[in-house]
Amino acid sequence: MGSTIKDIARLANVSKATVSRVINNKSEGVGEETKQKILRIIEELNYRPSLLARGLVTKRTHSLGLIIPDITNPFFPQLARGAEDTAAKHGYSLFLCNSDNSPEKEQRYIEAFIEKRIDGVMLASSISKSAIQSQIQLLKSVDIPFTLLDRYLEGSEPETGVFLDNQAGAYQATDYLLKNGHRRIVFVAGPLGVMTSWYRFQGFQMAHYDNGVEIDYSLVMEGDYQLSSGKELVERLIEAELEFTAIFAGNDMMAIGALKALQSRGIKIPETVEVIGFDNIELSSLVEPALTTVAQPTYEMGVKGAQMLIRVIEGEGIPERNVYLKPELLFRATTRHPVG
Amino acid sequence: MGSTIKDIARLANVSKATVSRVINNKSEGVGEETKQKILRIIEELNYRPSLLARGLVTKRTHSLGLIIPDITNPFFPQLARGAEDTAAKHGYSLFLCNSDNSPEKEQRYIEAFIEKRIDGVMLASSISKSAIQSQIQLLKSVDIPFTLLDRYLEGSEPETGVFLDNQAGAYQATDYLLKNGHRRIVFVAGPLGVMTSWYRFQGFQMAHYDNGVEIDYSLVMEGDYQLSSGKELVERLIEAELEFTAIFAGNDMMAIGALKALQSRGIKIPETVEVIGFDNIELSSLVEPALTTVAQPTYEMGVKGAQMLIRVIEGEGIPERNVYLKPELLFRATTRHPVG
DNA sequence: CTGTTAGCGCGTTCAG
DNA sequence: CTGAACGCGCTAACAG
Repeated sequence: MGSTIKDIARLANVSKATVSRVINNKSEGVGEETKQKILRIIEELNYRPSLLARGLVTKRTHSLGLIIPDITNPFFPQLARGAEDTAAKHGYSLFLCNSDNSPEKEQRYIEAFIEKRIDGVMLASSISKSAIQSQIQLLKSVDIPFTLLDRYLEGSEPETGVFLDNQAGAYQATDYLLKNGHRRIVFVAGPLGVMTSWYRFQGFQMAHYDNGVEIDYSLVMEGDYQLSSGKELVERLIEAELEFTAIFAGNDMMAIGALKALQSRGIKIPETVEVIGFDNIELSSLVEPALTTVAQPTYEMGVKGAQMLIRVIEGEGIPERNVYLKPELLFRATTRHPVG
Repeated sequence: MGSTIKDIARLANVSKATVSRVINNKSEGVGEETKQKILRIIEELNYRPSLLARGLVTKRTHSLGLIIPDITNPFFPQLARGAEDTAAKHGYSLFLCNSDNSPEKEQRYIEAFIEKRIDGVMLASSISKSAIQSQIQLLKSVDIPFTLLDRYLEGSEPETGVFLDNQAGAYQATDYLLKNGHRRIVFVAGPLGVMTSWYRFQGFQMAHYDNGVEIDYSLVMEGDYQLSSGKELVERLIEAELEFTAIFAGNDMMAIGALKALQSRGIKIPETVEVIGFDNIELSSLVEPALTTVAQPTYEMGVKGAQMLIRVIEGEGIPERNVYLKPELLFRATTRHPVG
């Protein structure tokens, strides 16, 4: 315990340099027998090189950072899992940080990352555009590579990242509903400040436009991605006696909330109203009736993000700075059959 | 970018030692004006001390490790969140590792931890007793403090950790059922190799003993904590035409599986059979009918575990080596009223 | 109140 | 094929 390269050098009657060579497999240039002797002593002393000391000279810590809003939100564990798995596969460890969407917390985490000299950061947080921009600037100023996950930044130059084509996903869902005859579709949006929900809204609108259907904006409401908001908004709609025959929600949690609201009024799903969610969290398949939803390849998103990050860290070029993953409309029991 | 303590020392016309003093708030002993000057230069250069270099001398990295089986399992995000929150509060970052219950992976993670010289480890994994023992030994050999989370180790000397009193939880649930008149209670156990599920089984038995009721062991079955196993086991029971009036499951997922099996046969819950789960994952309150369950203070378990770990790291004594958290029977819609 | 010196544990020239 | 010397960025005595 606590043995250093110097200890094992002394015991092997060689210099630290030689030991360092065999540790790093630069053993071409080290006699086979001395090498074996060194290896044996390393084994005996249970010696582990200090990545701290090594990092001080190599400038590499083999640590990555991942910032997400909240691991408790069923979407992010999948993402984190994908990132962690591929990080581990490449010999990196992952610092996980929950920011609660607080720009201040994110800022502090990033500063900690910088002081720890980690090799790269994955950002899956920040609802505030200005916040993420200042974070990006900070990261750039200290030359730490980073990758955006899920939440993109519109307008400014494109940073490297992996995203879902949210607009396409919302378009598919809405288009299905429209083609199936619905004319009054409720849209329960996520917080419109978050780019992802904004794009989902865009897809909703675009599908209406392409199908030549007018949107009744009294059916469009902004929720907060929580189950309760979906429930309350739909209840309010029912009380206001607004007519509608379908609901498209900005995420699964709100869709499930909508389901509950509908069921508590005895409204039949999907006979009377069809419901579609977004995300495909595990819960969506367990709920009754099982929720039709726009599925994201969440795990893969984490994988891709980590891969990109590691590639830039290791100096291999990346094929493309922005990867857009394709969502897929997953039919279950809250919708009737696709037409045709 | 990349400025060091030497740079700012030179610019301030002082020695590195002085700079170090103000950085570490040992400024009692530094002139107010030199202090201000140094602070200003630090600000201008956007200087951040390297925790790598600092750690090399202080032997502290302010990093902790957390090993869990799978962040995708709804129980662990809560735990991780509690641990991360309190780690952050105390100025530590958290390495998160998913082991998939693989002792080999755990071993590798711990070796990485050692090389990174992290300050402490939280272990919430390892179904294998021999695996966890060798991990503990490894950690001890390099003098890294650790804390056991959730999964305990029976027999050997008690390591410091925070656990749930699983036996008490199972006892409460079973006792309620028994006191409410049930005589044929199904027990869907988790994998009996995992100590936690073993203790839940103990509680189940103990309650029967205390109530003077014989257990029909054909109603006791071992599942794997997955929803599907709960479903299949109960289906098999029904097909075998065994009589029972209540089901107690080793966790919520299996309880929900049992619910599905019952509902698909048109069996009324809780009128015909009462069902109780264990864990209180979020899903258990969203399912229909909402599941009565033995609630664990999961988040708090993460908090407590991190607190204990940090206390031993920082050399403050810990009041008790083993903390047992109390479960609580949470009545919802899959049970009738408690008697009395 | 401040500077000098000496490492922490390692990788990396450059000689030999 | 191997060793000596230096430096990574910082803290910690010990002097002054």
